[in-house]
Amino acid sequence: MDVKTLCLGLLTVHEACGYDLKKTFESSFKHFFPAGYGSIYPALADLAEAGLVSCREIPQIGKPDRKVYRITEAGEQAFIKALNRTDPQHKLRSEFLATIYFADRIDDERLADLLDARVERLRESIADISACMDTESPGASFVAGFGAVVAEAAAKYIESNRHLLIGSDNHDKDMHIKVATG
Amino acid sequence: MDVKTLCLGLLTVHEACGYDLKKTFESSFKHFFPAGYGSIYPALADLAEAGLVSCREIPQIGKPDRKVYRITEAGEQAFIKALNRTDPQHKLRSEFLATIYFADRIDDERLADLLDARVERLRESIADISACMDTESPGASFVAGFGAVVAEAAAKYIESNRHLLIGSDNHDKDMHIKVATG
DNA sequence: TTAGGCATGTAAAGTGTTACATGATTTG
DNA sequence: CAAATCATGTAACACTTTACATGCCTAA
Repeated sequence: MDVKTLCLGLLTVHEACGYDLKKTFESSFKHFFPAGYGSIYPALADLAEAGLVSCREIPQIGKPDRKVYRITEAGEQAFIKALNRTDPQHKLRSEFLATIYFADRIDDERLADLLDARVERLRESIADISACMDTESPGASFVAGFGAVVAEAAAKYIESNRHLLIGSDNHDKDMHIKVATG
Repeated sequence: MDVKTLCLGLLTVHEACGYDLKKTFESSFKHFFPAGYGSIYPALADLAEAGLVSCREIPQIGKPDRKVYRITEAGEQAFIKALNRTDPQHKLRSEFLATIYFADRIDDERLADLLDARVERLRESIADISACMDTESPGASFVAGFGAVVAEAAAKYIESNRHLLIGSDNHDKDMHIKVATG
């Protein structure tokens, strides 16, 4: 499941141009599958070349022609097949956590900034997600809810456990990780 | 913060060979920063070439020479600098969520398998993490706790909300996402 | 008048993944 | 006897990211 397949999936819903798809990625996939123009445009070109989508060019004034892509029958089948490929991955790559792992080498001010910034981002993404829930398909809602719940858990954890990293209690071996349950 | 920097960081703790580092990646970074030999060995070679680590070759019988890497003064400085680079990323790339987004195109059996498999993996990683907690630095414990809490939240969410995707209630607009609080 | 939105793409660089290639020793 | 562990790496491939390149229209 790469950007190409995801574009194909979005085109099963509506026809769209690359610019439109980028907006959909921003609003719906941002928190678990980011993609930029540099991925989307080549993906669309590949899909067209493979015959999985067709392209209709709409002339415009003062702008490049709008290339509207529509999925083909072959594209629908290819997408269903992709959806049934075994073992879809779920990968986190966190420079943030990698950095925090070495917290004892970072001064408190920097550490506080890192944690605050992360919590702020998490709260932002919760707000983003809440704004687009309820309106869409069951799958979209489920995925949005997942993002919100996980982000909330992450934010709470950081807030509840930051004292383990910052301040003079760093070396108190009796302190426990707080695993908030509510 | 790439694999190279992370290797450098691990070498600030102990000297190690590529094989050792791979094991550390497996035990400590697996859930947020996976890396294979194909990343680690070239990273080590690059670090050595840049003078950030030194390498001592220990002859062995029946095995390739063990190349033990040790961080240099320049390496220590480079690592501290890397730790202070602004804005460490935190990126999720989930084919799983992308697939679930299109749940209405997937049959119930397949969907159930996908959700079950994901929950199982999450529980596995919680177990992995629990096994290695408490023993290490505050940073390592914090990061492990983070992983456990987030995985737990994800697993609970999937279990509490799977009914939204599977079964005849799919189209009942009155059903609500359950955001479990305990 | 300035920022943001609309609309397209390419090219190069960076990174990681996967498969390949080797081979003795130890454990079950 | 088979599988896992120890131990090294390379090469090809895939994929994404970032920067570059263009340019009008609209709203604040």
